[in-house]
Amino acid sequence: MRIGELAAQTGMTKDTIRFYEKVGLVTSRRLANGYRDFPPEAVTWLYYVRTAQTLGFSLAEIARHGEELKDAPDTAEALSALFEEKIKVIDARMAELAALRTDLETRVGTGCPLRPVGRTA
Amino acid sequence: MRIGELAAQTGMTKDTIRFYEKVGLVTSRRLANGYRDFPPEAVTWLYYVRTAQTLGFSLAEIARHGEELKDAPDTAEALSALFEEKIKVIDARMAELAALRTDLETRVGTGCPLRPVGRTA
DNA sequence: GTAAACAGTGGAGTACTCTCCAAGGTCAAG
DNA sequence: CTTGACCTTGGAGAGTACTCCACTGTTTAC
Repeated sequence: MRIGELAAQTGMTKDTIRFYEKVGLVTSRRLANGYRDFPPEAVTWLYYVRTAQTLGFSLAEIARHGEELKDAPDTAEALSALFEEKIKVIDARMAELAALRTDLETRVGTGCPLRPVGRTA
Repeated sequence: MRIGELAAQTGMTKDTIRFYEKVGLVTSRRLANGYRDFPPEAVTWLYYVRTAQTLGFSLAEIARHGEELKDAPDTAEALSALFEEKIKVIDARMAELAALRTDLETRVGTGCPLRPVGRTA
């Protein structure tokens, strides 16, 4: 798939995709004429990138995820370990959010939200 | 409270706090000698800033939140609304994380992590 | 009165993540 | 064989969020 189609399917601009390629976030082979040729999985991968990004991962981190996935031998074990690691990260993020949520909830209805919970002065 | 103490209590650097003041994220009055004097609520407010930031709000947006809070009469209503809004953001993020987690979990043990779940080709 | 610890300013620099040219090559249709 | 849609590269510019620096002033302690 050429860059235009990938852009259309992911909602990203061509420039963004080229930039992502430059920082190692996606890879492509080249056609005889020099055009980039992306595999169909690139669409899924770029969606994953977007998701990971909104979860607070930097492009560098996401690129590293991709590398790890590529480097891992095709043993289910290695991949499982990798995913479980990511799931841990996710769980940690979720715990963080849960704590924030509790904190905010505690403050809802208090008249003094910009002060620590439990202190009125 | 002077900037050094505020920095110590929030874990931010003085430079960051000065930067935040420049962009309207915190305000201070000045002592006779020109030193900034922050109210004690600044501590809580800066924690709030951090929180909102981890939720994906830009400093500009957070500053706007602050403005709204200042403008709003001291009704607990307006404040509760703001927090509830943020809780919604948190819930959305958590749902996203949960989805990603499930997705990853589903892929654990598969040999094809960069392709859509359920597709092997 | 001098040193140390604090404060101030202005401005430069950095890292990240794009975003937008300009100048040019490729290809299919008419 | 020209037009238009597509692609290429390199590099400049932009927005966000800091971070650091040099130089200077203030306060506190000895």
